[in-house]
Amino acid sequence: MPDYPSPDMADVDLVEVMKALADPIRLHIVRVLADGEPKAKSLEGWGVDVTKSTMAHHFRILREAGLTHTLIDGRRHEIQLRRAELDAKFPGLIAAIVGE
Amino acid sequence: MPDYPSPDMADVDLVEVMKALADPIRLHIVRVLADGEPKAKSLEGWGVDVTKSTMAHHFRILREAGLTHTLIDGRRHEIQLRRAELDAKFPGLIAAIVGE
DNA sequence: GGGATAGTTCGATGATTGTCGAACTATTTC
DNA sequence: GAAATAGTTCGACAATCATCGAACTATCCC
Repeated sequence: MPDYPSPDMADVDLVEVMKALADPIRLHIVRVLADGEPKAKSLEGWGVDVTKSTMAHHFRILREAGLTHTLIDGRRHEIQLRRAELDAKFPGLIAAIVGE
Repeated sequence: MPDYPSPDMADVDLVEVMKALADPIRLHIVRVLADGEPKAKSLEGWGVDVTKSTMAHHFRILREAGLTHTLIDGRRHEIQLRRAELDAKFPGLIAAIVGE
């Protein structure tokens, strides 16, 4: 059983968050996740034309920066924006980049 | 008379803005400029320990991303955050990263 | 167990980035 | 005009990054 740890929100750094958001694919992912509901990582539905390994890379960057959690259900993974925690730590940030 | 053009706000791209903000020195500069008042580029006062050429590089990135204007007064340059325009185009973004 | 499916990790590659010192441009002052 | 001042531009360098294909791990299903 693999483990995909997200950092404590107390350790999340705004510069790292900004780096994670400074990429068109990751910004798109965050927008799709903006409602805070978990979404499957499976390729169909993201609408970006990159390989599985590239998507895995972007998911990892988002998670390690503290933006997302990974939920494991068998061989299916879901990704979830840590919306409430992020809103508490950086008020208005997600809303601003999502465009409300 | 050198010219330091800033892009039209209509052409400013959020991904480029995020890239510009995804650096500790540039984030610091933007925070210092947050009130929208122009500040001298001269090294004293920024409180960052890098060379003049590195600062010139960061000022250029901020300007080309559309975040700042450069004001020229003789051999003195001032830099100004385009606060009102940015607030209109990306509501809440500057406030969020400045930590209002 | 064997095959299929979902996703990660590894190594490589080319592009971009932050930094510096040196040279350069423009302006002010003597 | 010469010297000093403020800032930019130009290589160069090391580090980081986005991307890919191949190999790998883990799970589900027959």
